Amino acid sequence: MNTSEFDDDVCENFEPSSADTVKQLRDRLIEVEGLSQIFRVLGDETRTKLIYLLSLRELCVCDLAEVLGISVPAVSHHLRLLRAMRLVKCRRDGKSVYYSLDDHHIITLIRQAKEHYSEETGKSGKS
Amino acid sequence: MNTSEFDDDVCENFEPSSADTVKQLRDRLIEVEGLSQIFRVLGDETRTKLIYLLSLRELCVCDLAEVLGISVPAVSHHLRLLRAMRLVKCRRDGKSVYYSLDDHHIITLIRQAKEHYSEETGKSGKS
DNA sequence: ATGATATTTAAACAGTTGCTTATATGATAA
DNA sequence: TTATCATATAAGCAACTGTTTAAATATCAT
Repeated sequence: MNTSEFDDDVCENFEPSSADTVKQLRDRLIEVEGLSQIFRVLGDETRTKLIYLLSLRELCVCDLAEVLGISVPAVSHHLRLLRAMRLVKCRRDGKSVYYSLDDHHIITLIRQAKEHYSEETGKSGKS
Repeated sequence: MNTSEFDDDVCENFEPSSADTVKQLRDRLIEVEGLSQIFRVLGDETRTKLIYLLSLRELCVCDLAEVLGISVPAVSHHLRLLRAMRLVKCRRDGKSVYYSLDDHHIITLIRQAKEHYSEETGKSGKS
């Protein structure tokens, strides 16, 4: 692999090795394959808050709805997704269903993002 | 209008202090406010791959399109977003524009997610 | 200048998402 | 049983997203 410089493009001025380079890069892509699924979960503000709340304490559905200020079905909808992804677990206690965090890696991820990006990206007005 | 103890409250299994508790939890929520914006970027498979590729090496637009197997405008579209978020930077060299990673925190985030979730969430068959 | 190549922008489109309202299910208490 | 509360599911919808095609802009070679 003679990729010492960047001039092995696919564009017009390409080298014979570019096909290989493309293939190599494509192969590397499998390393992040399917990874965005977990990010997509956190890509929704409501779900991030939901997960964060459940990392603080166990809460039932209507409490979550109350805190988040959205309808109970909306919360239930998100919880179903999070449950399907094994991120939260639930237990029934009488009429209420209490949810709690089942996967604590996700909080590590949130904390990590918080360290580097908290508030700044959301506030600096750039679209 | 408030015939009960608290009409702005939650299910009845909640203690009388629930109003405070709700407020407390709401206050904690500001800690993750706006955080999902960064996750939303990574929530798209193409963008995650784009970022990952640029973390490996500098690449021009048509190379990226070639490796990813999508149209050049699609790549350009994503790059504009990533540029606006200061995640990538670009330099012009002749006719080509070469992009590279500008924010390396994002790779830490990807690596973190990779450690805990790589492939498993996408593969494990769950309803 | 003209032509070719690389990138960007614009427009249009299909597909997805997250919400609400309405309804159904589950559980408790009378 | 019936009544009520908590949750789940279904249906509908407005908004958003990622893509492609087409047109515009930029740079270099002739």
